[in-house]
Amino acid sequence: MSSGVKETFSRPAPAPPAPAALAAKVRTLAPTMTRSMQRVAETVASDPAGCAALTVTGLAERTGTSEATVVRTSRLLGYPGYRDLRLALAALAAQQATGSAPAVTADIAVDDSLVDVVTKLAQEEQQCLADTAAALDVTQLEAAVAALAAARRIDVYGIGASNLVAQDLVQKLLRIGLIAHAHSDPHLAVTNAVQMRGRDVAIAITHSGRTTDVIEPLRVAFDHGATTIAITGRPDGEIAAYADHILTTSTARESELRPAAMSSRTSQLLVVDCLFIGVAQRTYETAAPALSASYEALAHRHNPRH
Amino acid sequence: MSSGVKETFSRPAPAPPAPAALAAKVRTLAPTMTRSMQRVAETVASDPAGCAALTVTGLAERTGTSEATVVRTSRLLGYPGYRDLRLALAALAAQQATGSAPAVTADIAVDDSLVDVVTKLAQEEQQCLADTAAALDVTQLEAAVAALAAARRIDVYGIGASNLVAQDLVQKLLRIGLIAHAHSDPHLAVTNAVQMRGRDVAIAITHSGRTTDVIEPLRVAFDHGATTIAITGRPDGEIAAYADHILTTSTARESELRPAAMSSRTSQLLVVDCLFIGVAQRTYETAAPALSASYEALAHRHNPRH
DNA sequence: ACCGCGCTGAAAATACCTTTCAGACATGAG
DNA sequence: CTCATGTCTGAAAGGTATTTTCAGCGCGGT
Repeated sequence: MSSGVKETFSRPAPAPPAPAALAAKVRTLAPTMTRSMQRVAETVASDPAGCAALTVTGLAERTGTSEATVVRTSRLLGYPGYRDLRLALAALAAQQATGSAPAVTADIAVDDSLVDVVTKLAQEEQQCLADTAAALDVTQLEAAVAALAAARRIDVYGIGASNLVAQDLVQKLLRIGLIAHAHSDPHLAVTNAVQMRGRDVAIAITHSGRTTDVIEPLRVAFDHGATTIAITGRPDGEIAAYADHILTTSTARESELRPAAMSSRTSQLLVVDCLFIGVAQRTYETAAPALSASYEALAHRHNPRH
Repeated sequence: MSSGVKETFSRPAPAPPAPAALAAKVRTLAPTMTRSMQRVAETVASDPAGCAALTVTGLAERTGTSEATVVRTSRLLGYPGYRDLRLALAALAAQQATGSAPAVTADIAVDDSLVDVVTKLAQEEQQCLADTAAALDVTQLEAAVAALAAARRIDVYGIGASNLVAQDLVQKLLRIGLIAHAHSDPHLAVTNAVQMRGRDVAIAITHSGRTTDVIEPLRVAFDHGATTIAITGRPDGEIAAYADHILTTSTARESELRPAAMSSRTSQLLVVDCLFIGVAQRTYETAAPALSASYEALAHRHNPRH
């Protein structure tokens, strides 16, 4: 490849294959180029993405030139051949696509395409997670985890969307061998709260911090001497009065199609997961085998085929 | 290119060549792959930039396999051949370089501090959301949304952690005036599935794609002519046989303290939210007033003080 | 008009990618 | 234990895409 050279007019290779400054390079070198090469360079610079999809032959046709010219142009632009120019083109296109999509999360609108919906939703939730993590008070979390790890029994109150979060937490705690219950019926919740004692822990989950049906049982548990934890978006809300530890969830931007009650879920789940992992760490001796055990047990519920 | 087929085991091309969600795709498809293909996929996912510089032969050597295997892997990942995978790799590398956020999330360990736990968890979930959004097949989503918007009645099957997601979806659909039920009892689910007819929609949620208790009712609904939707992390799983539309959730990196079954939740919820918003958009005339109405109704359950 | 020079694309040569195929290996049945 | 069956795998054959070669052509100078 290196002996029989003829048109391999290798400039002393001063230019390492440029990454993104392609347009600039095209402009710089344009005067050096012959007419057909300019056509190629021009095309390539103006539509990297489109050209990345073409073979030499394709690009030659599109520019009304020949394969040879395309290769020559590639060389001039600093690449060993068209193959490499093409790769660089793909890279460039990707960069442009990424860069040009800051997609400052506008509200999700009624006439958004589904692609937009997916993108926006994912971005909003990511933002929500970042906010929650940043705002979470680790001291409070630490205290809550300690209480849970030492708890004799754990009751979790949540209603509506928050009830699902409560169930999620309970499912997890059960998996590591703790005694936990989720309550959505306010009456039963209160009835149970009356039974709570010193080492027991009660957790209330409410975004608004004003959900009476959830505050009530927490208050009762609090009055009976249990350790109480509130997971809420309003740490100054009424519920704060009855909570030993407060874990604040972040309030995501809401929109008409996605009310606050709905978007608080992500934040609550993150908090709940942190609680769980914290507890699992501190009870590792018993938690680890329990986790494996539940995994094993579940395996039998799967169809073994495949 | 498309006539002489033998090993051209073309799956119905459900996957448009993924752009950036390659790592996620590798994880999703890993179980499907043979050992040597896994080696290739692994290498490619962990060093896109490096691999983009290699030819088939080069990559085959580097992974200690053959060219054939490399091509096979490319196909499985959704590209027509290695050439295209290579282009995608270059694009991916460029994006990563730009994003500059290597953010190599290490596994959550037993002795991590709570601060670390919070940070890592949040990052993992964010990654999971991004992966899911990138890998979601909008065509399938579109079809699923259309079916839901026109449904006479909607049944959702989910067990364990997936049941919470099912409930979440049902709660939301109810809010915009649709008729939806979540089933966790397999017997009742099947009993109900028998009633399903043409315009009805059945949705099964299972991460593994092998949960018999969830597959059964979906199959029954399918056999009775209902439109069926599967939300699963294994689009090639057994459940695929009975699903008209498949929505793929991404498999997050799992660790001992956070098994796959647990971390799939985030991904599932995003998909469910997208479904919901899509349906809400398409039934806006009735959905909007219904949403406000439920908001109003709930306000009365809050303590008015504050 | 004629000459020389370098641009240009068709076609040959090569490199790269894809497909085929037969042997190696695993798996389950008898 | 042995065989039958099916899957995985890489070597090599078969195609494409890229690169190189080379003869023709247009253009400016004399």
